[in-house]
Amino acid sequence: MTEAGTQKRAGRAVRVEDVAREAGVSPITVSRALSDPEKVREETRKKVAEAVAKTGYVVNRFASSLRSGRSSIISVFVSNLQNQHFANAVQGCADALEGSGYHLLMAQTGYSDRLQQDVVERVLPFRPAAVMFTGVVQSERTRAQLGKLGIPVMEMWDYRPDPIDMLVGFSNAEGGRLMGEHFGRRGFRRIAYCGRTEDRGAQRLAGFREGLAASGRTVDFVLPLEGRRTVTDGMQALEQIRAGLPGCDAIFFGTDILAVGAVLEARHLGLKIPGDVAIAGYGDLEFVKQLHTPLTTIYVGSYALGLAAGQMLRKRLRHEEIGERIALSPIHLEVRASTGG
Amino acid sequence: MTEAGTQKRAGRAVRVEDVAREAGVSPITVSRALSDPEKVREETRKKVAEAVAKTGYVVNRFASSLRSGRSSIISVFVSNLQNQHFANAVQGCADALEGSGYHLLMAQTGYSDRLQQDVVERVLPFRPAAVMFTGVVQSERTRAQLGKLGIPVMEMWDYRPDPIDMLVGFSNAEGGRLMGEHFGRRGFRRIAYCGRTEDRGAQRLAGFREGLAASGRTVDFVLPLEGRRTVTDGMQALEQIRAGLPGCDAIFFGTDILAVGAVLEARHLGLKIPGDVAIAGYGDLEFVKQLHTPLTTIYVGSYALGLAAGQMLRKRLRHEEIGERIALSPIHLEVRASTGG
DNA sequence: TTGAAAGCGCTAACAT
DNA sequence: ATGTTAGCGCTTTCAA
Repeated sequence: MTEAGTQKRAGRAVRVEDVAREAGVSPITVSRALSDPEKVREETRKKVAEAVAKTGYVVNRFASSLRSGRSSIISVFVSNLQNQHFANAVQGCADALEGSGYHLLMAQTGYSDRLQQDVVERVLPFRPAAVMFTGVVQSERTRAQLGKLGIPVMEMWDYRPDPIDMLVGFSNAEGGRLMGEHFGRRGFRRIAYCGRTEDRGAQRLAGFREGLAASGRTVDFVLPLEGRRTVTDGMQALEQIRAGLPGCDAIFFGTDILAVGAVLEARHLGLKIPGDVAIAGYGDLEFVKQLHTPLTTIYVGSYALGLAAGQMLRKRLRHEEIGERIALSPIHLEVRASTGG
Repeated sequence: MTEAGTQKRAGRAVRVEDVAREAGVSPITVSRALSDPEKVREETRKKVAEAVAKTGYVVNRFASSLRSGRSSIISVFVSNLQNQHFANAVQGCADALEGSGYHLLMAQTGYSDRLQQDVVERVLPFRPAAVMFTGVVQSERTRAQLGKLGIPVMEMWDYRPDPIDMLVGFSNAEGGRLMGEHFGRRGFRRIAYCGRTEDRGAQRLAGFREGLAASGRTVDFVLPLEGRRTVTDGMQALEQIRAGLPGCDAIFFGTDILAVGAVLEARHLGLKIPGDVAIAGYGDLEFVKQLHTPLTTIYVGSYALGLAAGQMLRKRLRHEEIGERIALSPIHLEVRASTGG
């Protein structure tokens, strides 16, 4: 009982002190050997490594972050992982940050009026090194607060000329414009839009109008659909549009899912696509090229977007030059059979 | 300069001490008012709330977790969010844990031979309250180590009779069996399986064999496809199977994606589905019912699975009775046109 | 290259 | 119902 030995009670975790004793060095040397090996002599480093292995030491990040004031947490707000685009983007972020020493903390955003509260109550307690959003932050108050945090903030998805800090987005306006120009080239005459008309929906619609205007065309009917968007909604939308705009020969849906519903319904009604009505979507979900009538749509590379955002953020966290704080991720028109490509 | 006032240097964060001074109480009272309000008088609580609002105090979770020994972090290992099933499951977990005070920390699992290292180096430093896996942990060594942590461990997806701690899975064998019985009822005679033949693939295949055996049938050809599974792989698989098993009249694919490829290729070849060849998949991806030839498949409710897992874990973290530590999430056969439903 | 002392901000344990 | 004291485990700062 004289020989002290490593008195490892089951209840107590191994600490640097234990490793230090085992290695015959001081705690701070252990700390340095683990987090900044270059500052420690090769030989000492080896002794420490052995002691770590022997004791099974695992650093306590609460203690290290508390003391150092450095957090390895990046908090990412995702509205819904069931949306494949968002899931892809988050995976892209995760991949970009792989091996960086940072960790992604998931945060939910139900509705934007709760965002501020969520940030303060659930995220700031972790003193995150950065925060990311799969979407731009709507509330000006929240934007201001985030800006004042003094940490990198990444907004994704939509384009804004004035991001809080950094932004990687798609140009919704550009997507709409591409489709408008395409509709013009195809010679459609009575044109409808269906989908969201707020936020990014508004941008798509505005771009669509602009693209159509190039060939002297207009949007003759708009069916706003702000909330949930399902295949069934798309089926019903087709009927409503045909009732609201008799002779409608082309519809641009703000979301592939709606367009898919419309395609199914059109076939059900015995309509020819695009002969009787042309249909286009937005998003290029993986399966829409595999439909009976492959869907014309706007391709949106959500994984690439997340990856780009993660990479920009990573540079920023290393204090490297990032050049532009705004980047646009590639977007393009996929012409397929549903508009008679 | 005598009157101390709240000396808020820009660099220093607000601490409990500052709130306490502002409210005219002691730091511990502030702490209690925030984390265990019932222990504090209504009036005091109000004073504290005002002081918090005035000072803009946000708790430092590193400090609180360090001191209390309680972590609010649940670490969830996801192999790939681009797989919609996994993304759905993670969203289910997140929803189930909403409002519980726990936070999901994303952890990647590249390959299982790195899992152990990832757990130790990236997760254990956060002393997580629990860990979750979208899959069962393969390595026995890692299983043993996780078991010894003394925290709740949730494995999802596959069934194992001996989970590390808790498990919510699908019975892959059951899924295969349902399909085997279905193939028997449909009277198919020359039957092939294509897909993974390891792990869950093996279970599906074993169940499939069992289901077929009920009507005296066997699997006449197996095309193992362990790695990536794309639509293109499915297209090629159809050709290989027809070459390897002439007269094959029914194929069960271990994944919808492969089955979709086979359906497309069959149509390309002018084959009748299911007249010339019946095709079934596994997973019920959202769009397979919307194909030209809707796909017979096994429905797998991945969001429901994640939700169930999150709920079970949440109970466990509250030290409530959870009854069985193993649950199976509903799975069922969706008979559609591709097998002549 | 290594070490000694101190303290990050909070809350458990023990008073009162 | 509230306060006092101490210390969670680490790393900063300063010294050698």
